[in-house]
Amino acid sequence: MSEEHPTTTNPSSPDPEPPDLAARPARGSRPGNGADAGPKSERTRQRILDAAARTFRDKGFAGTTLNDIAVAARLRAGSIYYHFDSKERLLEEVLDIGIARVSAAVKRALEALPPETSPSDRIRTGIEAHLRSLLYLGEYTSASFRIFGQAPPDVRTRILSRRRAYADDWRRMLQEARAAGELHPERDLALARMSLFGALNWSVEWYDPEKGSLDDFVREAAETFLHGIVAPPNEAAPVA
Amino acid sequence: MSEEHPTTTNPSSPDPEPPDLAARPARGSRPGNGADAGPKSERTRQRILDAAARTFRDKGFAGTTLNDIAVAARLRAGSIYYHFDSKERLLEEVLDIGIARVSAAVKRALEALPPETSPSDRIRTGIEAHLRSLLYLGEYTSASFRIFGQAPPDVRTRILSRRRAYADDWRRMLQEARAAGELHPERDLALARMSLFGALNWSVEWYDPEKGSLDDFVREAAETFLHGIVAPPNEAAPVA
DNA sequence: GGGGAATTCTAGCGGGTGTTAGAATTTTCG
DNA sequence: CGAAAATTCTAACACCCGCTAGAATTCCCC
Repeated sequence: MSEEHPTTTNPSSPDPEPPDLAARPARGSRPGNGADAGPKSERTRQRILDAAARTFRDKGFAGTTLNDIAVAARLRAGSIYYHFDSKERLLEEVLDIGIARVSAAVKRALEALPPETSPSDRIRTGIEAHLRSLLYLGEYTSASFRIFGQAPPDVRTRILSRRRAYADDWRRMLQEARAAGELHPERDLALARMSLFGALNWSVEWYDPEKGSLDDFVREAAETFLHGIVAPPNEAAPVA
Repeated sequence: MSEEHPTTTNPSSPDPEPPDLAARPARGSRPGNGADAGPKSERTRQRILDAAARTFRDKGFAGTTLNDIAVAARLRAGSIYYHFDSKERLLEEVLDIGIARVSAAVKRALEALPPETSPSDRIRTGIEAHLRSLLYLGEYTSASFRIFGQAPPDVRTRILSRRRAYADDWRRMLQEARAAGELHPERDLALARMSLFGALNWSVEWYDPEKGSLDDFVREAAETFLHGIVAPPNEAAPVA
């Protein structure tokens, strides 16, 4: 008993899935001939990853059972080990894919801007892309930020380089804005960056897509970070 | 073996401990005469709570073993049950104390202000008090924010009223500032409040007390939230 | 359709979990 | 001091965990 969860027949994974990233390490223990695995195995592998991302995000790493993941992926817990070496490795890949996706999404958004875009407008675009990646079907990204702090130390260190690279992108954006004289000169940029991350990633916990369009939300979030909440002192009276 | 952890003889709990709050539920299963328990039991109870707060904060709820807590509190796992009914109840009390402490700290800081203080300055003071409570010996508070999302549903709902009350305090502060015309008129206050919480509580994960004074930190954090990072358009050139 | 590889399942191992009963110890206080 | 109450420890329970070996099944392709 207690098997056969209905789960309303999950519609698999409607994730966009950037094709180039999320480099698969091509497990060695496959009894393969030379060629890579067929596409059948690949799909269940994805199902497991999707289930893991969702479950890890919802229940945390230690709070998630391999059986939880197996149920969500519609197979038995033992079968997971055909595709992944351990629970830790599964986590590691989820975290990795998560950052790879935000990172790529932000980079893509920035490259789509006209080259004369001002640094602060680039920051605005980055914020919006980050949020979209987090809130719109972004199970991997949200998982990545939510449970990174719960990951075992060795997993954390193995993921760290990618995370640092993403952090560097933001560091650079902020420094360029400051160099262009667009930022308040005595702002602490490290604090600002971390505050931004905190504010954005926390939105996963409370954002409700039914209470307003995502477009409005990301716009407003960027505005709040860039200009704060206080009204400018000497400006025309509020409209209306 | 594996007992007798040295642990460098923890100096117990140097926490400030607001005396009135953190209402103890006075476990019923004590074989007592009418009177309440002696102070001896009370001190080990505190030791367990302190150990639980620290351990929960560091390793998460599911990741924490009752034995972890017992070791940190210098007793055996079974003994915890003399003071607490279950691991969940222990978590519940830690979470509860955590919010009670920030809430009280912020309230105290606001009441110490001169009555003519402007609403936005009150917000500034609230931010600083919240941060201090979080970062300065605030094991309960930091635990409360870090692991609330990992708590079992029934624990969460039981804690929710206190959390909502604290959120309401902030809602009120922001609304008063807006009513006084001090805020940018079209800012979404709910979004602003949640962003603030996200930014502040995330600081637990990265703030390093060795890289600068806490006073400077909290001041700068408040400034960043109130005014954003972008320099005002038409103002005198930066000093220097 | 049949044969061999690829994939999944079954069943279980060793270990650690929260929890409990009752014995052993410490504290308290007449 | 000594007895009763309060506190802690010991030992075990039932259960679930991550993980594995090998049997059972499914898939792919000629």
